[in-house]
Amino acid sequence: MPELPDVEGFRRHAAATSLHKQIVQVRVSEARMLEEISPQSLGRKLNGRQFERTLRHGKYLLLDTGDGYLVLHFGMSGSLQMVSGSKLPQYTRVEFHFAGDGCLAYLSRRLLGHIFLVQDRGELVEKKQLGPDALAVDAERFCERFAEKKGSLKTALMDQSLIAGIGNVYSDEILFQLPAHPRTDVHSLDGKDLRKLYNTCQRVLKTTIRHHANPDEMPSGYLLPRRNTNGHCPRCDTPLKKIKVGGRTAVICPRCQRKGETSKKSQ
DNA sequence: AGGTATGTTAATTG
DNA sequence: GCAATTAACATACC
Repeated sequence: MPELPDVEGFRRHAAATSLHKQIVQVRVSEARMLEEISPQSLGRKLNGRQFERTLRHGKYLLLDTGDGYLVLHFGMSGSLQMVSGSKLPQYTRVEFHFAGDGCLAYLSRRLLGHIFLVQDRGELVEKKQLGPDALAVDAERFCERFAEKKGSLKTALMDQSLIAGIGNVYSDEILFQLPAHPRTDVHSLDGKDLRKLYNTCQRVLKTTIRHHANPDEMPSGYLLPRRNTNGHCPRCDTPLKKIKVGGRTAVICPRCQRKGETSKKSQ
């Protein structure tokens, strides 16, 4: 489930397991995962080097190679796993083997992610047209950017060029916590609403990261664990409802998130 | 068996 | 010309 909190988990995993080890082999079993680089060139680039630190921008993970960054994107079904020994997890597509033992495995069930190289973060931001990272952005810039945006609030939250990192699942959680209807017109929000939106984004992202982006570990007031189960609202027990917003499925509590109401109503 | 799935992007439509 | 919608990508699951 690779949105910002998931990718942050991958980043921490990589930082804890894969730094300062000499890369001795890169195995690419699915060249389709590589963007604008061949398996051979990637191997030449990385062999003998080591990952020196990790960064994250939105849903992208960057591994510093000492000369530019390896960038990983996880699509809808990707993940990252340090493995030792020879048994690789299912859907392993690219392996970064380290001297001694161990390899960092990039998995992707549906092959929708990408791996590529950039010289710096700015190049990534430019290449993929990304807004500021949703966790790193400050309140002022966040509100400025949303104030110029039109359309539905859910679509805006998921717009990577506005703010990078939030996708379908976490936008639902943020809207539920606000609470606001996903089709709320961004234009209808005043400065106070935007400030509250910012605070809610920060709180939801930080909280879900703390709980390892794992729905089973999340606080009882969260929508996310009930999102797939035809569950009931954790606040009022009304059955949750699916609606289409901007082509994506949004899950809402039809009672707590009524259209036309903004967050100011409920305290 | 058809519809849907956590994402991005190119193509199409308005 | 731009923003909004749709299709495509590829695979698994209900």
